[in-house]
Formats: sequence, C-alpha cells, structure tokens
Amino acid sequence: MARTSAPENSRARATGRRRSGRPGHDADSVLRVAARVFNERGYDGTSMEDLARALGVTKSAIYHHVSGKSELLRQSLEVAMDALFAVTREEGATDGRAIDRLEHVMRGSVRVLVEELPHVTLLLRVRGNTEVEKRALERRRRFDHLIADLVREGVVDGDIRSDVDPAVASRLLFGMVNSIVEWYKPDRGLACEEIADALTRIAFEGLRSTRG
Amino acid sequence: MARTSAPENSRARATGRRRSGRPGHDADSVLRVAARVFNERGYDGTSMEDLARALGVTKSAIYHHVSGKSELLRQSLEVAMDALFAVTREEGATDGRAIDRLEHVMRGSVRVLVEELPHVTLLLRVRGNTEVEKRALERRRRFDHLIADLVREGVVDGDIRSDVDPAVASRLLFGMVNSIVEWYKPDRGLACEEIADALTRIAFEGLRSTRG
DNA sequence: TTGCAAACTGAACGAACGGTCGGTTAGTAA
DNA sequence: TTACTAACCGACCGTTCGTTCAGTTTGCAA
Repeated sequence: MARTSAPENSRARATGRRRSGRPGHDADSVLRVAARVFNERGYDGTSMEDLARALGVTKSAIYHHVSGKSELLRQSLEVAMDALFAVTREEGATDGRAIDRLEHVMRGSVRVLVEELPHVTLLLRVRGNTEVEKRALERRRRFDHLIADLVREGVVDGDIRSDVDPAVASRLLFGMVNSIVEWYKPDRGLACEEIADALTRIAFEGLRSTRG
Repeated sequence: MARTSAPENSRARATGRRRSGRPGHDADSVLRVAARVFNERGYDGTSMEDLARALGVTKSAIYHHVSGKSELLRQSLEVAMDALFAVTREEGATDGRAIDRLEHVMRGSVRVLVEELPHVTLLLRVRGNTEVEKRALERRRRFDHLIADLVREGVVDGDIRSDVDPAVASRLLFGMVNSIVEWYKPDRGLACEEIADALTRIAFEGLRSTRG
C-alpha cells in the first residue's frame, strides 16, 4: 500500500559530506517542514500527527530530533528574528540619512521575508499565548521601536513629511512590508527586488501619478 | 468563593425592551465575546472551556445559544465580510473616477475595521483549514479582486502611476489597511479618521517630504 | 563481519478537547 | 399563584492531543 503523498525527505546535501547512521531527517529538515506545515494549518491547528505525515515518519520519530512541539516553534521564531535584526546591523542601516537607512531596512526586511518565508510568516502570526511566543513578541517590539525611531529621525531631518504621526507611519509602513507573506509565492512569480521596488515607490513617492 | 474575573454579561440594553425568561447572555452577546477571545488566543487555541470562562457560564450553556464552535466562527466572518462588501456598494465606491472610488473603499474599510474590529481581525487570520474558513476566503478573494480592478482602472485613467504592477500595488495597499488590526486599540487612542488620513496620505502622496 | 551511530516504530499514557443530555433556576406576564 | 420562556448546570461521552518508552532498522566504517 502506497503512501497518499510523497513525504518530504532530506538530510540536506548542503554539507556535501554524508554522515554516518541511518539516513533520513535531521533536526534541520524537521524544522523546515514543521515551519511550512505550521503556516498551512496554523500552529495550534497542527497536530504532531500532521507533522509526522508531512515528514513521512511516525509521531514518535519527531521526538528523536526535537524535544517537543513548542521547541519547533521556538527555533523557527528565533531564525526569523535573528535574520531581521541582522539587517539592522548592516552598514546601510547604520550609516547615512535616516530616510535612507529606513529604506535599507525595508528592502532588507523584504529580502529576509522572501528568504525565510515560513519562519517570518510564523513570527508575524504569533499571538503571545505561551511563554515562547511572548519572548518572540518582546523581540519584535524592539524591532518595531527601531523603525519608529528611524521615521522620527527622518522627520527631524526634514526628509519625511511631518503631517503624519511617526508611530502610525512606521506601523503602516511595516504593515505593508509584512503583508507580503500573505500572497508571495516563492516559485512562480516576482523577484524579491521587484517587490521591494514597488514597495519603496509607494511608500516614499505614493501611488498617485505625478505627471502634469 | 468569588470568580477570578468578572464575566462579560450583557443581553444588550440596545433594544430597550426587556425580554421574558431568565436574563443572561443571548446569541449576540455570546458571539461578541467569542470573537474577542478567538482573537486573543486564536480560534484553534481557544477551547469551549475558555469561552465559557470569559462568558461566566459553563461550557454546556453555550450550546443553548449556538450549535457549536465553528458556527461562532462562521457568524463572525459573515459579519465582517458583509460590512466590507457594504462599503463597495456605497455611492462613493460606484461613482466617479477610479482613484477616488479606491480612496473611498480604503477609508470605508478603515471605518469597518474599527467598528467591527474583532470580526474583521478574525477574518484576516483565517487560513482556510475548514469548510467555513474556505467559504470566507472565497468571499475575501472576490473583495481583493474588486480592489485590483480599481487600481487597474486608475492606471488607465492616468491617475495612478503605471510603473508598479496593479496587482502588487493593490495587495500592498490593503496590506497596509489590514495591518491596522494588529495595533489599533479602540479605547485610548486615535480616531478612525486620523488613521484614514495618514493612510491615504502615505498611499497616494508618499512618505517623502515634498518641500523644496 | 562486526560495531556503532543515528533514525525510526508501535503501543500506550493521562490530559484536554468538542459536544450531549436530562434536569434546574430565574425572571416575565396572565 | 400559576404558566411560560429562556438561560443555565453538572455529569458524562468518544476522540484527539502531546508525549513517553523499550525495542528495531539502516547505512557506514573499521
């Protein structure tokens, strides 16, 4: 009797060298699949049985790689936040005028969002229900604060319009950025740069045609 | 022994006339509370026991008002979608230039979003896991399609810049609108119009200062 | 061929889940 | 007082949940 759908198998050839021991999943491939399934059915809506099916193994096999369901969430959220904070430490995010640093962080966030789509998507849906989620939300709040500061600086510099509340503006701005996870499909479709271009055009110059 | 927290009680005085029978919750007040708790803990993360606690009754009492958990979700999503589609039938959304109709729908969506915050928030988090959710997503797709058409028309009219893909633009636009549910707090804070103003300014004129 | 390391199985656990049911309580109106 | 209506309770059901555990399978290297 065949399986209903091919399981996702991979101890990544990324390293090149094969490891000893029985082949199959390792902690990394389990995390990748888990993040994807969590996004499809929601974290609470995903049972360990669902995960096992997607991995092509039994429930109990998962516990060989990870201590439990919430640990999978923890690792996924960590990957996402690490990548986002890495952007804020890049040269373009620390040097130059505030409005340019803001654009750099926006473009970098789009890049991270596309590269780590499942993890970031998961992060953006966290509600703060458990301790793991609360810690991630705390970190996200620090990131948001950083953005709001950039907008405020831009207003002081005279580069950003002063007739909108910087706090509201920064939230709307990253609301736009984050909304990408709702519709972006990695395979068919737009490159990361095209989206970032459209985003920054709308964000800084606006949608209205400027001819005439 | 006292309850740990005051239950939310209300057979709304909205109607004025008291009904006969034992006072307490009715179907409407159960739905309101349910939508709020669903948002706090997520739909899948909310047990009927959680709902009962928030209502100040036992689990079984809920089934006197509604047939089950998924029915509560169904009703909530219906309220949200009905309100959003009502906006698209208003005069300002059917007459005039496309860009003005677009602005009307955006402002109307903000208004609906603020007025029906819990229901709309729930709608925006639906993943399409169950039949009820799939039906809601279908309706939402029709709404999104309507917006994309408005943007396309605006480009043809020459009112909206043509160097961004209308499909991407409309998604980013309503990504910005929808993100409001992530941070808007009804009590303390901004009026609906202030947010709509900031939103339309950024969306149409952009964030960059235009002086000089 | 043997030894080892890593991945995996199948059965089972207590807890929590959504939902059911027969009976009870608290108001309104005659 | 009585009849009626609507809200509610408590015990219980079958199922699914996350997790555990003792043992088995598989490929690689010595």
